[in-house]
Amino acid sequence: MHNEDPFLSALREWMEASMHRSFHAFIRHNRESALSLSQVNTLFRLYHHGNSSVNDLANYLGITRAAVSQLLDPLIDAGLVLRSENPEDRRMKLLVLTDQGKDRVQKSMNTRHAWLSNLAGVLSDAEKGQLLPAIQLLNQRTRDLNLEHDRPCQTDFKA
Amino acid sequence: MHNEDPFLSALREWMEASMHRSFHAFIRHNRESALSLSQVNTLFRLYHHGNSSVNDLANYLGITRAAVSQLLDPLIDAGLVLRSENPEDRRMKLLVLTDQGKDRVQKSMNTRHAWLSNLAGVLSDAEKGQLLPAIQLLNQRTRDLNLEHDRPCQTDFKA
DNA sequence: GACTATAGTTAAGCCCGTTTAACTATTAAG
DNA sequence: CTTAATAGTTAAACGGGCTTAACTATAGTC
Repeated sequence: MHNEDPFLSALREWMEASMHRSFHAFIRHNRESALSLSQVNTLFRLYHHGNSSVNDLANYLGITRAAVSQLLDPLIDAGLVLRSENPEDRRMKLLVLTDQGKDRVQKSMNTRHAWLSNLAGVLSDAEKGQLLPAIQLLNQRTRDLNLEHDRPCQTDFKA
Repeated sequence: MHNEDPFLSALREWMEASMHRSFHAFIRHNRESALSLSQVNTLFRLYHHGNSSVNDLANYLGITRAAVSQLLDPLIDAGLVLRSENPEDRRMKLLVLTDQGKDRVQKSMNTRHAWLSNLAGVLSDAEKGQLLPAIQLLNQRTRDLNLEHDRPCQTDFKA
């Protein structure tokens, strides 16, 4: 059903292997961070998606607004997130990652991707040169996907 | 500090973007699965790593043996995991994924990777042809990494 | 055989992330 | 202006994942 396309099948294998490796590091790192999974996901969402409302995050995380409101408090106290009013609709809050928050996310990403250095270590310079344009192409097209699909973010759950 | 190597930097960008997409699907899928995060991680560990002991899993997940023993019960009741004695050391249990368990993991993987089909959709056949050998090379070298690093799995935590 | 160490299980209790429900504040509709 | 709808917060209560501690069973050691 899924393996007709050798390209997709190779891509899936790569994704699964890399996810599995990164995920382990992520879980371990998370356990030491004194933040809940939803809190870390919130930081990552704000990092990747940009400013959001409480409702946005609730939809994204699949939990209630009340829960989001509560998990945000410690993040704001810690100076990782800024909570201000949305001037266009003062019912909403505008949640923004602070520089400290961005830093935190980047450190977490580095932990998740530490194993990539090992992978780079077993590749020759020639191979890296061959791989680089391929990965850059993937990155470019993945960025394009963002522009296509990321707009209807307020209505993709519990609509 | 990390961005000296353009190859590594491109690889990191790819990893982060793909992780973020897959992770969201994973969290959502997990919420509906009636399994805890540790239980799902257990299934994935058994899928990728092969048969393990309770102690192995505890080290891998970073929780106590008692916790693992308890989270296994429902998995065994559901027919996803088989628990038998290790004949070489009858103190240990041998935990094995059943066919049903493997199925469950594969379904979960498909959910995580659904967005890859969208990515494949915005790539031309020519581009796919160019990317395929690159991804296959990455897969091959990642598999090699497994052989190097996966052996000392019983002592890599709380040693 | 006695002692110690290791693997796993069980039960009690704790912690904390989430839900529910009630409330305030702002916007939209009649 | 009144009514209804939406966004967010707060506090109480629930539930489940994990730890601790006590126990059983097998393996290694003297």
